[in-house]
Amino acid sequence: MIVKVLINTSIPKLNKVYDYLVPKELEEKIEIGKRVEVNFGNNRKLNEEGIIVKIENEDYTTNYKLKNIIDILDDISYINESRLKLAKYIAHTYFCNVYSVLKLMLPPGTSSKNSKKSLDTKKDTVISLLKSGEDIFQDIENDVITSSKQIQLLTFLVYNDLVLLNDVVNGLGISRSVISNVEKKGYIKLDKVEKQVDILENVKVEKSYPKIPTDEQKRAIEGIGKYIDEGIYKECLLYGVTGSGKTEVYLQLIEKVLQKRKKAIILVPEISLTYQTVVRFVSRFGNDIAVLHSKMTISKRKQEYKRIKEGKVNIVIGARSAIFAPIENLGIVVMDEEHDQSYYSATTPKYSTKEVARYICNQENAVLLLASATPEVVTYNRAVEGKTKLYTINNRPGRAILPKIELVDLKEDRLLGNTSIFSNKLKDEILENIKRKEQTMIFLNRRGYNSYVTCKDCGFIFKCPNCDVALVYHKQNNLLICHYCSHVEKNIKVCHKCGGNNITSGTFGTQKIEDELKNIYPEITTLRMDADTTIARDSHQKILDKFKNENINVLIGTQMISKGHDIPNVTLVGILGVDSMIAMNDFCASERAFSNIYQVSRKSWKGR
DNA sequence: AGCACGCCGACT
DNA sequence: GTCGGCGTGCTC
Repeated sequence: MIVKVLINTSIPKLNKVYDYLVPKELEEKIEIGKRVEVNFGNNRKLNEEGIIVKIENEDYTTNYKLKNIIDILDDISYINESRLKLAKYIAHTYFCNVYSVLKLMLPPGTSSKNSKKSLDTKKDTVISLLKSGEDIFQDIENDVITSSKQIQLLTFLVYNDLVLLNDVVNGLGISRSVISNVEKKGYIKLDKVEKQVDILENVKVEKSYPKIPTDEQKRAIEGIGKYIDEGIYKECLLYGVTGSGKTEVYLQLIEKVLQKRKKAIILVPEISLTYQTVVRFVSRFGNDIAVLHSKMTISKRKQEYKRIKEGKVNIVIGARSAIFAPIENLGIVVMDEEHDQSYYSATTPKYSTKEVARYICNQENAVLLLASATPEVVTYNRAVEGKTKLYTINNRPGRAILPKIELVDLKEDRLLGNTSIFSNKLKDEILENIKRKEQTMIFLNRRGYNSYVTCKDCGFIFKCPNCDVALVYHKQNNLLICHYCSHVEKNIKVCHKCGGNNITSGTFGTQKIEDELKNIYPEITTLRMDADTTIARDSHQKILDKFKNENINVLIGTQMISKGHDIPNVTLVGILGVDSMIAMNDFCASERAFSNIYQVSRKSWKGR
């Protein structure tokens, strides 16, 4: 028996198919998509991993002396011929090798060289508190604990459960020695646990039932439902404002798909941020769902892959890589928040989840449902051109008027001598809001901020003359460089436009904003939500809950404050650094800026 | 990549 | 003769 094997190697030239002989005793286990161990190369001792891509019907002789397959590494095959075709398509469109795409379709942690390593690291150390939060704050107050690092650690632990040692060391920058000191003092204990973060395990999920749809929802459900009935490939865009009940539409459509004995994939931007959505699906469909996300353990994900492959679940929900789940008989793929950037993979293979989903749906004759309040311009244009069927939901049930948006020009404030990050207008409004006991959110776009250079006097942003994107400041050689065309400018000290010398490449993070806000209003209560404060699982939700329940005046955060549940008492949203969002070194910057501003502004209930 | 092979100059 | 440096070609 002869099989064709694709070799796993980083050398593109060798990334092709080779013939191998199958020894009699392995013949039974041969199946397309299984990984095999083979010897490859002239007199090479090291064996390589490969994937069987074709089984030859008849033996034949070649000019080559065929080698034998050494071993078969998988019991189950996760890759069939249509998956191979998909992998070829992706490799071709996104310029990467086929094997790296196939790896996405295999259960995680299956790469041969790392598999042994990953087994060793499957234990995690969890830090848990031995004393109550009140006791600890008491001790901090009474100077029992004085070291700032120790205070930082303990406060973090009070507000977060299930904190991993690695996260504290890497994320908070607290060293092992600080932790062991606190451990010696008897505040905390360290436990080795199986790496296991099942985000749904600690959630009490109540069964929920379909709601009666509004007219607009009904139109979408019936319209898209027709394509499901017909079992044809169709791309649909569900364009509905925030809170208009898009999720209910998918839930009912999925029900329809299940009735047809077909299956569904639901893609969400980042599970840890869209946890609410996941819970809604679980509450409607129970354990018919497999959840896939990066914070799960490898073994847990392998289990889920197996369940999916064996057809034990009908719904897969997960972040972008879930599109590669080994699901068969697909009826619908839903992309929630389709404009979200995390649908573009940043590492090789770099793929657009939407394009992949389109290909898969086409292959499987399934419906592709894209949903967003701020769809990508490209997606919307497809709807205009008729390539995508558009369904709109305009009214948000039980919601007050949309917020009023006001644009403040900081240049004018500068002339009045206001050098702060906050405009006078925003400062006043925050104060008004505190007086009214209403809450405020401050949104800051930090991505790409440190690299962009601007004139503080006139707001001029240094841009590339060829590409019209913001130039990136390189500290090492003091140059401004365009990351698109490599145009270079010396880091100029004088503004091109107004001749002023007040040029900054100023960074301001959420921390600095919090400090400045406390300078202006010392009695204010604030909370911060960004990558530093949300390392622990579920901490997004915890911060939002705290903000809501304790009626904190101001919540400061990056993109992530725009996700999650709404808080009715928020009546003011401040968006800082809008021009940096537009000037980012990305040709989609203005589109992204709009989408961000829109999403964040909808967090304000009745106010501005 | 990693290895063999072969050509060619330098040197015992 | 023969050792080794380097360019070239191959991997089922």
